[in-house]
Amino acid sequence: MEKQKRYSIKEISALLDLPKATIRYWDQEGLIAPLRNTRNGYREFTLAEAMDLSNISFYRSIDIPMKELRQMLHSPIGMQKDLLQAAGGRLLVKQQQLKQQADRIQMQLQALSELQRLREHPFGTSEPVFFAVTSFCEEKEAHWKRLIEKPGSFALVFAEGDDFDYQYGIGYEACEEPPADEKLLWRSNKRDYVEDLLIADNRDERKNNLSGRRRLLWEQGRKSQAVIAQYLTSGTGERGELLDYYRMWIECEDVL
Amino acid sequence: MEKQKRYSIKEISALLDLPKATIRYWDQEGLIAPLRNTRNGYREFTLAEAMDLSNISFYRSIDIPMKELRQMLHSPIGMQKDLLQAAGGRLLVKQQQLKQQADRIQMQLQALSELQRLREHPFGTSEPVFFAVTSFCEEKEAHWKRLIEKPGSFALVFAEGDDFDYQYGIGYEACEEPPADEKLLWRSNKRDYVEDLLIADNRDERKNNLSGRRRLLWEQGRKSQAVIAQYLTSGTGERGELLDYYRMWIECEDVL
DNA sequence: TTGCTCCTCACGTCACGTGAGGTGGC
DNA sequence: TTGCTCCTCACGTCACGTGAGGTGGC
Repeated sequence: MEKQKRYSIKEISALLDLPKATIRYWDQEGLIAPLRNTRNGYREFTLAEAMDLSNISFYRSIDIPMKELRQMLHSPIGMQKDLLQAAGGRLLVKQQQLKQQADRIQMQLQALSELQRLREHPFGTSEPVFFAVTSFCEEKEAHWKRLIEKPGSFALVFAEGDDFDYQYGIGYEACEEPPADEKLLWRSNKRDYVEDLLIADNRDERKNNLSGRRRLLWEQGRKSQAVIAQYLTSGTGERGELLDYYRMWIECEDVL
Repeated sequence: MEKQKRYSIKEISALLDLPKATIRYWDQEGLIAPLRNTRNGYREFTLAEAMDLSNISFYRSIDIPMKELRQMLHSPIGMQKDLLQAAGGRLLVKQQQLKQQADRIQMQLQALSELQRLREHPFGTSEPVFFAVTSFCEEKEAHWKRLIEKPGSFALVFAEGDDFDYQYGIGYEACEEPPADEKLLWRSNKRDYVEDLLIADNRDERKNNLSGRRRLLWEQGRKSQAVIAQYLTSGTGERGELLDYYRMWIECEDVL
């Protein structure tokens, strides 16, 4: 006959990689009820109870709340099936989310690289990432959704003359045609573009570094015109103000 | 010049799909600091602040704790990169876990189906899923790991004569050869097997339905011998006791 | 006696959620 | 005045984690 080996909470904790406090909590909440040593009240676990703990640990890892778990453990088989299938469905959703989150992390990292690159190499030449920019419309759910899913589609468009005369826009890349009903702010053309870093106050984009950059270009003999900017990220400035960073393309003409 | 449209907390909550209480909490904890209407103290959000909220929501969704988030938001760019890369690593780990969890859910569902099938169709004939069973050794980390990852590899082996004389085992399937240093309890042979449901008390496997089942077989003219059982699941019986369910294979000989 | 493990109980923590009581503008 | 939104503040919740103070066996 097999001796029924009993395990202490320390052994169980090590073998199943579960904090002792967690095991005690599950006991207190009625998920388990291990036998006690009658002399000192120590919990004594059998192998089967260790398996139960492992099961509970699994169920908790897939976020089945303790309430449901307690119900499940105290009701006949059958309910388990529904809970498991529901949990399986949730896992699928999570898998989708994880994929999207991973994509977005890549996007954010990409934006940070751009920021760094523009800092180190201002006034380069490149084509705008946008193929067209339409006016941001706060009533349009689709615009908000786009901003949330892909912050890099947020654009600012500055007119030629006035650095205060700018508009919020939604950028579309070469592969996508902007919806026909949206007001076009800008469309790619054959101008020369100088790229640079636009830094604007988060509270008020009118406070930005654009006119300074325009002046520098002017001193290099280049007349700047319209500007489109792609949102990169936000961060804190030296005096603690929140700043928004954009990658901007400045339409330029050489002045002879 | 663009009018700086301000959004109420209700609008923001709806547009970004964030509970108002959460937004207020983030404000209280210093993640955001929207301007206030001086008359009534209402929060007023700009579009840029909405983007910030969306960013924070994203960071929280990938479980960056609020403490780090607050630091990040109040420190210059660059720290973001590290946090994002770390978060990316965590996502990869989570992806692995999700995969394993999905597999395990399938295993559990499979076990529940077996349980139901055996209930409805007892005394069928089938080959044991195990190719070999070795003695469970509580000192072996590998055994515990196997139990945790795959509860279905937990086995009971009953000797021919005595239903109290059983041993805990680790089952190996046809594709895997058990490690040479483990004590073999059972190996597949050419006997006839009758499959059935073994129900045992979670606290003491000696309290089980085996002798009753053996008797039924005997009345059908079949002499039962050794028994191997595969753990399926645990559940609560009619009187509230915890029961373990096993799929068992009974070695049989026809008695003429 | 010392060191170790275990116990209970109370309190802390994290990120919110809930609800009471009150204000402001149409 | 009514209805609506907003505010703050206090308390609740969920699943633990932490630490104090005490016991039991070698």
